[in-house]
Amino acid sequence: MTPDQIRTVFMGTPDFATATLQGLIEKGCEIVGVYTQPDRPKGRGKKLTPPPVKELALGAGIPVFQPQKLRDPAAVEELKALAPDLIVVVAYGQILPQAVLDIPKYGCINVHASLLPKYRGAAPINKCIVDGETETGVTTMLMDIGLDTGDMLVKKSLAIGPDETAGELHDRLMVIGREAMDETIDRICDGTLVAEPQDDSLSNYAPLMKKEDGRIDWTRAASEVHNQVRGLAPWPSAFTSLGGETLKIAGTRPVEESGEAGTVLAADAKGVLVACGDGALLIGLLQLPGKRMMPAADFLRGNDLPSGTALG
RNA sequence: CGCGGGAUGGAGCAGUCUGGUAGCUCGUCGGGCUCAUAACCCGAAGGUCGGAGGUUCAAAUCCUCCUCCCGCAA
Repeated sequence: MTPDQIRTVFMGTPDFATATLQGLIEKGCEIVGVYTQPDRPKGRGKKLTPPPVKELALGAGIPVFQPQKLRDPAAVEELKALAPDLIVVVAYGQILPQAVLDIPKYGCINVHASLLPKYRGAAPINKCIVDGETETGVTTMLMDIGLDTGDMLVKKSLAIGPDETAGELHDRLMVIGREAMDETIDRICDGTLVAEPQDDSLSNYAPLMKKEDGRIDWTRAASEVHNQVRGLAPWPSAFTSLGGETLKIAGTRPVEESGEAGTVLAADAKGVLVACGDGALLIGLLQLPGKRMMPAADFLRGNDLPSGTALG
């Protein structure tokens, strides 16, 4: 069997999903429809913005479906009418009800950005960096009704750099996610796909990141704050406050210094050194509201930040 | 019409309310001091004040429209 003999429906929404969809297209899969979240008001002007996956699908001439709720019987019927043999899901943003899972004979296969069973849930990329993990990856799985609990199919791993940000890791995982799905489909075609159940006792969850998760607690260890900063970069981004204003920070590096947690120890072209509960953090990039993120050297030309200044 | 901040020599900012020859810190270049220096001293170059109109004797500054950047909220 070849990919063009499998009627495939793709479900995905953000940028991360576009790589896999692009892979399916180039692979020659018979893509009979693309499901993505409805256009949403986005950005400053609350302009109605189509999801990245929608733009890619339309450009490729694939029919796009954007049901408000996939749970609705009408939406299920519409999907059923496409008669998919396989549904590929990547960061779609909606739970697939059992009625949908039952439709394709090869099942619903999901690409998840972690090495399952670890980091099930919405924000695996951010969470694994915040936790200081040194390795992560992607896993394809045969979806079941649970949240990222399906049997595992293909797994690919990679090492996380000590200063790597969530944004950088996202881009790398996006690529191997596509590769994992490519391999998964190859195995469906030649009949060598093996499903391995997850060991629930080893699982943990990465809930959706909230803005408030970015607030820095300077009494924590410098290494932990560093992980938080890069795990939330570039979004939702780590922040503290300076004189009542929100100060976003990035480009950090833990160093061996000590002082009262949350106070500025030094500020020069190398960065702004802030004491933590254990060690200190050298901040290379800072951003005040209305301004752009800028190197510490630039920031200091227009902002006084004397030693002893309290942050947070 | 979601709320709001911003665009001023290479960089970061002040000046805008109360129109009247464009300023600060840093950088750059030249010179000096010094064993030496990212330190210090002296000097210089460099700006259509985001763009287009308008008001005025006179606009960075007041009015209108436009472009771009950003914070909040989603």
